[in-house]
Amino acid sequence: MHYCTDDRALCTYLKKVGESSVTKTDRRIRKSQEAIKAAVIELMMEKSFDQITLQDISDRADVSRRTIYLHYMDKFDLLDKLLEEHINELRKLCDAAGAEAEYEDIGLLWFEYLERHYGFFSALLASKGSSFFRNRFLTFFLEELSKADDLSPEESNPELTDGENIELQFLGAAIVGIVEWWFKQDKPVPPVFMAERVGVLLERNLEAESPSM
Amino acid sequence: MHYCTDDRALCTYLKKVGESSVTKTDRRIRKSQEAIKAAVIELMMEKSFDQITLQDISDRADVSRRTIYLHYMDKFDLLDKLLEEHINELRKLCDAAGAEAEYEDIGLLWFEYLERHYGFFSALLASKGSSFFRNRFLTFFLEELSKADDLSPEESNPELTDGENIELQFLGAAIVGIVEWWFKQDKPVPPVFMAERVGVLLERNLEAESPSM
DNA sequence: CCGTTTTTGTGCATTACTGCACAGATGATC
DNA sequence: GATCATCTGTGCAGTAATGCACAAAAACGG
Repeated sequence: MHYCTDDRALCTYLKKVGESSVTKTDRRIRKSQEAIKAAVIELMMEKSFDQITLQDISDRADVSRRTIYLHYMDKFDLLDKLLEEHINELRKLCDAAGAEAEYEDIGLLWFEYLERHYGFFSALLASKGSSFFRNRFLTFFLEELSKADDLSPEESNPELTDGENIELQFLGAAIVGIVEWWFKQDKPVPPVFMAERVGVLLERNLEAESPSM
Repeated sequence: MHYCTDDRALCTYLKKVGESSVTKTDRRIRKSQEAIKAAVIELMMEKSFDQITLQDISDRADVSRRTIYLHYMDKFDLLDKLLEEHINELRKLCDAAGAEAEYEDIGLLWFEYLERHYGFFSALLASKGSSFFRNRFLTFFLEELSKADDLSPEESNPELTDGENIELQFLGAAIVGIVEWWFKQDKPVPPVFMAERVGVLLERNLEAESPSM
């Protein structure tokens, strides 16, 4: 050990310079959030989301209950952000598959992902706020459909006709419904089977000439 | 969400009350220290302790380098505390075995523990400060020997005769040496074998009438 | 329905951690 | 042995996390 007694303190004079592009988040924030999220997911494997208390989460995450409120409005906000993250993950997966992927391939990605996070998603659909979450899924599937489908192949859907809109909503609801069924039945068939059948169904409905055209 | 706008702030008036017996350590301290220690142990599996830098540790532990200095004087202090913890662990194990345990049983505890933390201990003995660590081990074994042996069965060694002291040092050095040999040879025999042989040797030397008596 | 526990959302003072700068030490390479 | 890179130990200002208290709300149990 040596003794450093000089007293220079001019290190904060450009404090605002690096604020330009990537303000790296404080590692404390990252760690807290990760711990909290991991705790929630763990707990959701064990009991329904509705009966998870914030105290449970803070205990499991080894984080002060107060800390949770620093990052999330309440339990639902937390769950919401968690779901949003999953949706993003799913979107990234789909994007990575590329535009030339078959419906079956995309579907396989969906079902495999859902299976991988079975505990989380099934707890979601069993919770009181399930309708909210179902809606969020619907939104996602609608996005994906209108992004990759043949309803608007020339331009990224600048404007949908009523007919196209109906088709989209129809298929979106169908997908959400079939996912829900799959979960409720405790995954009676493997993802690859689901993907194949749903792929066929989507293809039949989307490859066909749009009736409104 | 509800809105709580009242302004009571009289919660710190007995701030010094709970200081009596168990001042629970801040969870941040515990977490930082655990992360740091785990990181060191991980790194010691990968490279010699001498070429582990504090930056390595802070990266692996996901903790600011500055934080490490809040808890430890320097790298050696850190290693020292880590070793101390292992020694305590070992001591607890021995105590739990009870006074009626055979040398072979105690020895088995030693060798099993050493094997379980092979990476850590062998890295220790390969490091530059190995002589320091060897000495620390010697101290521990001497303690254990004079605690459980037959040199002073009536009272917890109030005073050792020269002859007893020689025996103690002799056997302590022997144990440290044999452990070192075991590590250097990459554990050619299992702990149970080591324990049996060392047990026999200790018994032969300790059960016999002390020559100085 | 009412009393009792539990849980929630918040205020606040205090503490631990962080990131960065920097000088001096150490060490490698030419 | 000079140059350059890396590592160490420290100061400091700013920020996140903590623990506790407490009131209001919700859940529970008779």
